[in-house]
Amino acid sequence: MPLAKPDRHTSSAVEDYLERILELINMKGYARVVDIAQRLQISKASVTNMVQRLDAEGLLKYEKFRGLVLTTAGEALALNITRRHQLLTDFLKLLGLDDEVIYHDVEGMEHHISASTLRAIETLTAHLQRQPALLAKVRKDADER
Amino acid sequence: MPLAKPDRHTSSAVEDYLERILELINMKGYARVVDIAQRLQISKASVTNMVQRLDAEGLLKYEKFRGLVLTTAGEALALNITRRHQLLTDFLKLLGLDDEVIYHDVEGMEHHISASTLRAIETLTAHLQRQPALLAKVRKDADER
DNA sequence: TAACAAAGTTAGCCTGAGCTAACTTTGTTC
DNA sequence: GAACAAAGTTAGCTCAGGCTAACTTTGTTA
Repeated sequence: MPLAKPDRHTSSAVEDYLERILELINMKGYARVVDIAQRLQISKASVTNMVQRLDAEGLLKYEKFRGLVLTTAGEALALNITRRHQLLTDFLKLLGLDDEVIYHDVEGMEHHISASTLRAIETLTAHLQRQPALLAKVRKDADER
Repeated sequence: MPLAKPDRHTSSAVEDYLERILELINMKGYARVVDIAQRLQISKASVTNMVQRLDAEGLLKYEKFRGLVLTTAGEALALNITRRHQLLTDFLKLLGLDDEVIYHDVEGMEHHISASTLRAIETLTAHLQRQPALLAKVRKDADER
């Protein structure tokens, strides 16, 4: 019998929760329901619900009223998402886009990007960083239209 | 009093429907419920529902059992989405990604990309097309890892 | 033109992910 | 240690967007 259930399906909502939870843990050492709710701009009740579900799915360990910690699986997922977020942000930053636009677009796109596309964008970003003249032209052209 | 209701909110689902409808109209001159359902891989019942909603929202004109046509607003939206789709596809193609991966990722990302990000990517794509040596390196590096 | 298949519709249901209102638990402070 | 505020939970709701099953309409063809 397998140890964990298969079906790693992981909706955008789940990814958003894990991303914020990891962010909070990195910032303050722990993630409270009220802070998660505030960061995601949703109600505490919704967070409680989801956190219970994530516990049931084995992505975090949660004790009522006492708090939560990510499991190894949950942390791995959260790190993955965070990496996607960072890579996409770096790429769009290179193109000279506005910080708010970047945040908004990355938040939307990050859940829909495959490993190979991410890898390609990462590579492209690295190469572009060594091509400041080309980048300057791209930024200028994009700005002017 | 305004002529049309404001709130152009337009979910991903709505965008997907419009995109397929326009595609069908371009291919065969009309869009039948059964074909929309098949393209979106959902049931005919769901399509009938949504088509009624899109009519109510003024994005298409629909007569029971008789068919549908896009309104000017609906067509404008559909063209916009199609353009996003094409631009993203062109960009990812440049990076040497697999067609199926491209289709999947574009289908997910296209609903979450702002006008300015799209513009930047369009510009970048145009410039990269004139840099085959750089592109070759990117493709090779991305492939090798 | 009768009848059958294909297309379309309706009714009623489900699930994910949010919400509010009311309640309970925890922690702080006098 | 009582009492109050802040945090967390529960119950029950909503809405989007799917689904199936059963029905109706349309079109084709013997």
